[in-house]
Amino acid sequence: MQRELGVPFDYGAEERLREAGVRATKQRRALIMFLATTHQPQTVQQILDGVQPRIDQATIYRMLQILRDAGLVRQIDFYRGNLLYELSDPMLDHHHVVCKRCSRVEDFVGCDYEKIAETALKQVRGFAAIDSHSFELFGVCKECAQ
Amino acid sequence: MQRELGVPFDYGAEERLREAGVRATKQRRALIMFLATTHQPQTVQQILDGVQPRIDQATIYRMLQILRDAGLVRQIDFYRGNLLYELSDPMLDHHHVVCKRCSRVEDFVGCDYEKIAETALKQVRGFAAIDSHSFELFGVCKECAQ
DNA sequence: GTTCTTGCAAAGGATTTGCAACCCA
DNA sequence: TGGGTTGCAAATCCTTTGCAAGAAC
Repeated sequence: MQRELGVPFDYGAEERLREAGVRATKQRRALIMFLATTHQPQTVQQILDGVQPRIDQATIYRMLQILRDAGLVRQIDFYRGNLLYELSDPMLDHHHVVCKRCSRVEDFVGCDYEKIAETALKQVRGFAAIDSHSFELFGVCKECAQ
Repeated sequence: MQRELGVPFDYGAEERLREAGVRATKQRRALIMFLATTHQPQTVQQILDGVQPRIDQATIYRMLQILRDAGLVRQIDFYRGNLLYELSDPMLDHHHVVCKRCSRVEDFVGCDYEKIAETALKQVRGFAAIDSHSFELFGVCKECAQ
């Protein structure tokens, strides 16, 4: 992959935005670049503190809403009070393992939820279809376990 | 099951509280009775509106925290902005199917998450153990599907 | 040029906290 | 009785909204 001198690498932000059919503003590119460089899902506060250049909080909330609807960003929740956001990866639908002590997150793939959904559909009387799911694992990371 | 005349059936609230090692106050018994009679997980607002006699909101938040720590109440989240609370059933670890349109909830059992947790543990480098999980299914109920 | 987006400031909600009175063990 | 709990009121925190200025297409 090549990049022109003086042009900051933007992690395909512009392209992602165009493909999703939303305007590629400076702020949106900055947000996507930020989320692409952090390797942990981020809170709104972390985004606020970390994005360069600074973006207004109202804008961040509005962007997250729009980019979520557009399928570019995924919202996750570890029951810690704050929602987290990460870039969604359409190729690989991953889930998370969360350390209950330090909140460190690692990803994993291979939640074969269709089987469970099938089981569930047989049990519940009132449902026509199931089309999405959330699944998170909680435990203790090696560092915290010492 | 028998109940004495004049003594309102309390759904074992007193006993549950004692077993969990927390004080059995009037408010806590009322909360447990309320959650035992509703068959859908409740928001704080619903609890506030529904509990008899009335309980202060600060007290409700404090109780939910304490009863959660004590293992009597479970907090769940369907990404709709508000957390929900239900009595936890130590015998039967169930999960939920949620209608994305009307928010109706049904329970199901048989998420055999151990297998997935095992898969996950092999993939993630930094985790020592996994001991809990969250799992929710989202779909459309029959009524809303018509 | 028109429409969508942003920043600012203020509003709105949800949740938490300090403290005195109260209740359970 | 004594420490845990509650109710009230106020504070705090998170999120949303109105609107005028600015940026994208």
